[in-house]
Amino acid sequence: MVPQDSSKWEVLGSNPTRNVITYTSLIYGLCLSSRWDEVSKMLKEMKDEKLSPDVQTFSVLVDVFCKEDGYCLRGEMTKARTLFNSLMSKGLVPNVITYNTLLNGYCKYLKIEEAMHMLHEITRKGMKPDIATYNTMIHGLFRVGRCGAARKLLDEMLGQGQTPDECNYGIILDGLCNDQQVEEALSLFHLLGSNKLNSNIVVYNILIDGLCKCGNLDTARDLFHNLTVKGLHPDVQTYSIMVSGLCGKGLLKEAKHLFHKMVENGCPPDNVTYRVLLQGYLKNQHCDDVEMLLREMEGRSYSLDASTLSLLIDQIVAGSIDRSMLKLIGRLMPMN
DNA sequence: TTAGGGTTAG
Repeated sequence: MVPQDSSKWEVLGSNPTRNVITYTSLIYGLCLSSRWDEVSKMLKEMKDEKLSPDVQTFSVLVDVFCKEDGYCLRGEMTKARTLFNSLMSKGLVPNVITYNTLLNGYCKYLKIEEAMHMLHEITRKGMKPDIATYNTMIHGLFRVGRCGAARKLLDEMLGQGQTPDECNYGIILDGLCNDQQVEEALSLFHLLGSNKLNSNIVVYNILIDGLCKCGNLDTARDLFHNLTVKGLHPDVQTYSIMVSGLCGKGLLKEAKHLFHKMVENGCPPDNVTYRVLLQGYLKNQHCDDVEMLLREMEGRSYSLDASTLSLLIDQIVAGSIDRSMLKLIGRLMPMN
């Protein structure tokens, strides 16, 4: 934790532990709480004390700049890239973590060619990409629809002796599902059987969602019921996925039943579950329960998103929902 | 006692 008033740390002035490590730790903490002015102050202080930032200090800043680039500069990544280059010009050698940080920024903003370039550079510099490098890149490739390249990289990863971890497995399953290869994802899941990788709720969520989206609700339901048999507990996302899948098939009664079961099962619906059920009702012109749901949402300080709002307006225009509900809807508008 | 990473609902 960084204290609210960093001047309290002046005590370090007479402390021999004021070194690159303590500065980097502080800068990291300040970055996490977006206290940029103090970050600049720390960097200046380091300079005054003739302490040079090391690779880790730079990695923290590259990460921060990647995120800032995404928010403020439409993911151009110019600031992060410039900083990365300046690191090298200072004679510091970026390591795999530094590369991964920049690669992650590129992937996040779908600059896949640049990300690939980073991957090649890691190898060219004689370093070994780690599981994070592969996970980041494979996910990026799937996201831009280059599924063949993603699978090729997975093979390369396995060839390098890297063992797939839970996240890697999730990325592959999700990538296959999004590429209309749910059957293949399911085969892989069955192939692994009782492997530890299959005892993760996220894996189930990915597959159940993929099955619902391709219309195979029966298999989704089977997987959902098998969760409990395996001793796993559905989480709020599992329920939301199922509610959404049931609504998509017009099975509103079953969706409503599951929705109510959530509280009973110790996993109360969240904002998203409410929105999913509401959308299901609205899309199926089932408006009886809409007001009650909206009131419950208000009671929980939940809010409406743009697409649910738009469906509500449609039903008001169509006359299926009374205009008097507009006041309630207004109170459910997000505050920011 | 310094850094990165990555999977799921709307």
